[in-house]
Amino acid sequence: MPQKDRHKNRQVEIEFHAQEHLTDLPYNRRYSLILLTQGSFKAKLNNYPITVNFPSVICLKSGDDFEVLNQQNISASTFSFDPTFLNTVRLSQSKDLNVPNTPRIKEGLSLFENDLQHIGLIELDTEIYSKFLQWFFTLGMEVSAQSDDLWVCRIKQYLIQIFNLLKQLKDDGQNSAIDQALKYIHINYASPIRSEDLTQLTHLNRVSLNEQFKKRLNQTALQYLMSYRLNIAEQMLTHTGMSLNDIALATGFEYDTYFMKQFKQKNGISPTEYRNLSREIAVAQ
DNA sequence: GCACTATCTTTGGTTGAGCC
DNA sequence: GGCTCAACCAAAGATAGTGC
Repeated sequence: MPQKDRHKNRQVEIEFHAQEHLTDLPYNRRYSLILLTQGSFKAKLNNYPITVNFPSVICLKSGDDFEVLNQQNISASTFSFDPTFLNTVRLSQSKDLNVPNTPRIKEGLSLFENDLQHIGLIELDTEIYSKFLQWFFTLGMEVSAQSDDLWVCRIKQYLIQIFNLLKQLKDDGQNSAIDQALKYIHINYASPIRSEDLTQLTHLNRVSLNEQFKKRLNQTALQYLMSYRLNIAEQMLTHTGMSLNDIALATGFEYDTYFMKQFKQKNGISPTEYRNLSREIAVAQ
């Protein structure tokens, strides 16, 4: 059942299941993120046999052919949403239910496209699992508590973070020093990260670390961190109504002033101008 | 209170020399 | 060739202040 937003008198097309039994998946007209928190199971997804072991995330959408064949001591949580939930509508259009070309959270739906390269299953390691556990716990709390009128905003913020990390996990897969550093950045970008943290992690000195980063990404480690943070911030500006200070804090900037300075340097416009423009452009297309 | 600018301090990037 | 170290300078980070 969709959530009734008690602050804005509207239906929000999302659900959170703390105890997922896997029997009714996929849910009708829903995309679902399933976090396996215990056990393992074998299943068929669109006729493709998969083995899912804790800890993993499964991305399922309405229309997928999903059948659990056998399971052992499983425990899972699910966050489900109608794909239109990823759309962001300007306030002036919020009463128009059929607004075409609204901006949509970038990495969202591509995770649910199943093909030979990607079967909707993303395995986690223990470090990343603890991050997902924290996000899912918070999603569940936000859905049930609706503590203020920004609760939908915050859910979109967590979805942006979850989608970006899942996309990185889907694309990565090696375990070189740079891969370790990238993984560290993708998990911890919301906290302060210093060059020293990455050199200790990779056992490289500053010069070697940056040389290897430049070979692979054409950026130094901290330049990559900055562009990753600003990329997440851009999505939050477009898809949430969070204040600049909240976005700055959520993306690892200790000061909103520094965030704005970096943002303007990268994009040539202020965050507020970007927020307005990105929504206008998408609607005009 | 929020968004933004100016300025000062600290940290990181680059480069050349040298070691293994 | 791959790495470390040291020095210099630019960029990032922190703080104070302004305007709305």
